[in-house]
Amino acid sequence: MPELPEVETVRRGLAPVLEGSMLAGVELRREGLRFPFTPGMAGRLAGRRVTSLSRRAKYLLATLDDGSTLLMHLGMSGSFRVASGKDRSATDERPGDFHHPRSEFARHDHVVFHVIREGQEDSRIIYNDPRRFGFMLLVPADELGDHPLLCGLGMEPTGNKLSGKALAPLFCGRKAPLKATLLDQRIIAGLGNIYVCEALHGAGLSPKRRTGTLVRGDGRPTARLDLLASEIRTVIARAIEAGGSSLRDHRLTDGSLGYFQHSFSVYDREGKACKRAGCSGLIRRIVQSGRSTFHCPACQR
DNA sequence: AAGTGAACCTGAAGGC
DNA sequence: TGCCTTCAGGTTCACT
Repeated sequence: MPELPEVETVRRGLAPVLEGSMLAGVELRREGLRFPFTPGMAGRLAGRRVTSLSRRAKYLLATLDDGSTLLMHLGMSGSFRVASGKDRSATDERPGDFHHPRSEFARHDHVVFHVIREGQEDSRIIYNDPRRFGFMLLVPADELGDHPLLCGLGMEPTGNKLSGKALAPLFCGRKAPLKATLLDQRIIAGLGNIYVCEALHGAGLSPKRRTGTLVRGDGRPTARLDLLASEIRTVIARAIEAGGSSLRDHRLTDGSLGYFQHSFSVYDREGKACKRAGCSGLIRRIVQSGRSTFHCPACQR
């Protein structure tokens, strides 16, 4: 599920449960996900209080009261759900596990956080990830600042940092197609395949266009680069407001669905009519560096 | 430097 | 019904 808006939606769902709470225990139900879990991770988490839950790009960071940080990534198929700690069955919200009908857990439930909070009912936060491209690493306080997964990340597309002026020096001279540049987490951190396609369509820019053509000879941004920056911010903000996009069976932490997928202009709309006012083009799917790009050849130049 | 393809892994969907 | 292929929101690495 996870581009930035989906991760931010997860953060907002988990924060009320996690922040200020104590991790009574953590169950690791396999050796690791994309990477092996940090050695001794479950034991080092037990008894810790979560100070805050934040997000950087597509990463979730749970800061603990000893200064260490649980760094989490959802990969392609990771999701969290919150369950009452009282009931024994983790499958309550996901019935139909035919393979292990007596199991307490659903298939691909890999990590369970047991959370206690004064004055409130105990709860559990369950991480499920069929493809296991996600990961969790426990990072000591003194290693977070220059952690290799975080230190190379580019600017966030939220807030007011992202502008044509900020992008111009990063885009200047680049020959790569815009699609590749926008997916590069070292430039802008948090964009993924869906929102790159959407932002390029919003700005009327071809995904195949060479990046450097959006910067003027004197190094200043063109009007089209200003527009692209604005479209990126808008599409990300709107998607966060909508609770992200729920493709396939992905759900929010409370089991509900995001609904931004209903607002897609191009993503997964191959062969359908372009939604731009006055444009009669049809959305096409092409492949760029192995990934689907959806665009309107008529109005994206 | 830039671009592609493969790898990691499972499941859903479509064609026959 | 089953078998096969293709595709999927991410990231990294090897190769041309």
